[in-house]
Amino acid sequence: MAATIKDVARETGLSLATISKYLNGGHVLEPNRAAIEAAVRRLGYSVNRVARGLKTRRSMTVGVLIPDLENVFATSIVSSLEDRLQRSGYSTLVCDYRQDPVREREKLEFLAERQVDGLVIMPLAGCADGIRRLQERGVPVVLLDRTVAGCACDTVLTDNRKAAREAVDHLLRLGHRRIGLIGGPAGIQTADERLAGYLDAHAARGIDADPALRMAGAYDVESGHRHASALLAMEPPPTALFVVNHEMTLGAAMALVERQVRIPGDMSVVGFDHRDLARVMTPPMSIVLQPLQEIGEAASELLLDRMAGRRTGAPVLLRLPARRIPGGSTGPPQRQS
Amino acid sequence: MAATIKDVARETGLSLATISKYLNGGHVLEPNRAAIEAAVRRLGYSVNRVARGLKTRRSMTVGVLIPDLENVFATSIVSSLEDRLQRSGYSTLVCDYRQDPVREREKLEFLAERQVDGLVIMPLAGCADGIRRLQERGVPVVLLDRTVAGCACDTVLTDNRKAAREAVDHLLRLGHRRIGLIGGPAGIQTADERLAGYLDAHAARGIDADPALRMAGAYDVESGHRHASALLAMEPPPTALFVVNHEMTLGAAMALVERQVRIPGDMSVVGFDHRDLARVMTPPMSIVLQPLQEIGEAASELLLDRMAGRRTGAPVLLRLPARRIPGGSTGPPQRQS
DNA sequence: TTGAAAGCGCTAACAA
DNA sequence: TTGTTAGCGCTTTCAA
Repeated sequence: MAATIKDVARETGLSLATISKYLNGGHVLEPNRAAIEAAVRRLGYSVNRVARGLKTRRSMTVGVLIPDLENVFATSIVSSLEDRLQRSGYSTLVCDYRQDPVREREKLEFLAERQVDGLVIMPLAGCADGIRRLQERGVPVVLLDRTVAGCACDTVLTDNRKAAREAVDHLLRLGHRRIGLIGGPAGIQTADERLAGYLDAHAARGIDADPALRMAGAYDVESGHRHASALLAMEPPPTALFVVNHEMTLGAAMALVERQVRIPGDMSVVGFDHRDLARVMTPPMSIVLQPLQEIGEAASELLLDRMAGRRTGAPVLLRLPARRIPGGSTGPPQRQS
Repeated sequence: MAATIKDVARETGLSLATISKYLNGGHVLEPNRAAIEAAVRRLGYSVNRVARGLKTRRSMTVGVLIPDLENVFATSIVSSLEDRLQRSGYSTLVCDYRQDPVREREKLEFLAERQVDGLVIMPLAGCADGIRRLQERGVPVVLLDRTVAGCACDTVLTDNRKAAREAVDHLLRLGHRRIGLIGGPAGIQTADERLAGYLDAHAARGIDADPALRMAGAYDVESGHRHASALLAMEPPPTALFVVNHEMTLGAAMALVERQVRIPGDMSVVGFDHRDLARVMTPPMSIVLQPLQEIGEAASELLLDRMAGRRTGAPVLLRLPARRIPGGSTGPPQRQS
């Protein structure tokens, strides 16, 4: 159906090799150039990358595997990845695995069969084997957001512990002493690190953190809402809240709204990732923003370097700093101070 | 580097054809089966889909092109698409074009070069040529969310006009007579349709819609916030609000929160798409939900039918009904009734 | 600068 | 059931 390089050869009377060479930036005599251009246009020829990839053994494609296409955190990074990779001529093959380890393995296999030249993955678990198989084939792999036990890969993530420590320290500095934590599921690396940061901040100031104020959420809107409600119902309630991901921050914000809690008048809140909330609430809620764009860029650079053979040797681990947009935080309400 | 079917042939002493046949579900003698399995395992062989695609002239890949990877509306549909397509053995090649017509064209060309067997696109504009070129090659195309002038493709979208009409009629039935509209940009099909539905509802009841209550937003959080604020500041303010997309609904909700407007006590609100807000506010805000999953499924079915040649003939246009989750809407505040 | 020819990994007649 | 062979569209020596 579609025109091939053969058709162009026939139309122009030139050989396959000449057409191919010209198409790949080689030089041909001016009249030939014109003839090729004309034939390409007339035939509506466009290169078949599948065939090219078979021959060159490079697909010029990078596989990108994320937990969920509906996860803005993930897709924002993908967006930045794609941007950078495209500038170097690579395309991205984006897959999600719906938080499902079985699917994760399947997709990994699929990407391998598609002959990706590199892989960027935000891993769940149990994909160590699949990753190693790719690496054995010489396909460089970059991990995002989390590490994988038993996998020696370049890794790019947010310095979660430091981000959490600074966020909580900010609240402590304002005078808060009862800071509710809406954390993530125990055992999940990002959640553990953010919890550690919360504890670090308290420890650094010699303040006892009341364990009753620490909630382990499920990283979804509902648990943010539920745990915030529970914290608000405590007697006495905390004077501040630290919420550690995008979805739970929205949930918590809504719980506060329902109860007509004024931020930061009645309660200071530091959320996570939800830039929209920061933009929209007045005074703005303080939000820790992970460096999504930078993560994508760093991962791309690492991968491009590895694919080009410019970088060899031991895997690197990049912990990028988060930043916090200030919000209108104040100290605890008068009755507390 | 990676093992090929040749290696398996050598290891087993069988021919390429036998291996290939077995790998594609053919029958071989039991001892041969065992030998192949063993060799595959030992070599870590996995099929090279690039090569297979070249031979079969089918990539078993569907291109998916959306305006933005960070657009939850789009990625939710993609998620459902992928789910369905995968069950039929197809993989999806997801691209976004960042709301950029140039990029849109480039990605379309890219997908064509990748030999996709079908395309699902949420189009922006000016892609009619690219789409036609694919169709000429025999690649079926399904449009999402919007139609494209000059393109005869199957199309799946929400019945926006009806959804808007019903949402607004609901408010009118409750007794509201001044209903603020936070609409989308004029000229954008979905925005125009939703505006038309708003007007329909008024017309059907013979009620004059005050043009001052109609705002044209930019489909982003900020404009939802700004226009909601402006409407609230009017004298007299509307008693109800209809907001027509995901981002603006969040913006409007936040504006209401800031001003301590109680929903639906002081103001009834019907939003759009933002399921999270519905789940999280109490009483829940009424939200029009587009049938994301159904859109994805319908688009997949159409595409699969076309790709399999099971469906031929004129393109179909599917307008799927939205549904509205109720919220706690009431009539206008007492002073108004 | 151009062309002939081989071959990337795989599948699909066709023959045995 | 198995094997032989040709060739998908392209790139890339190597020779002309």
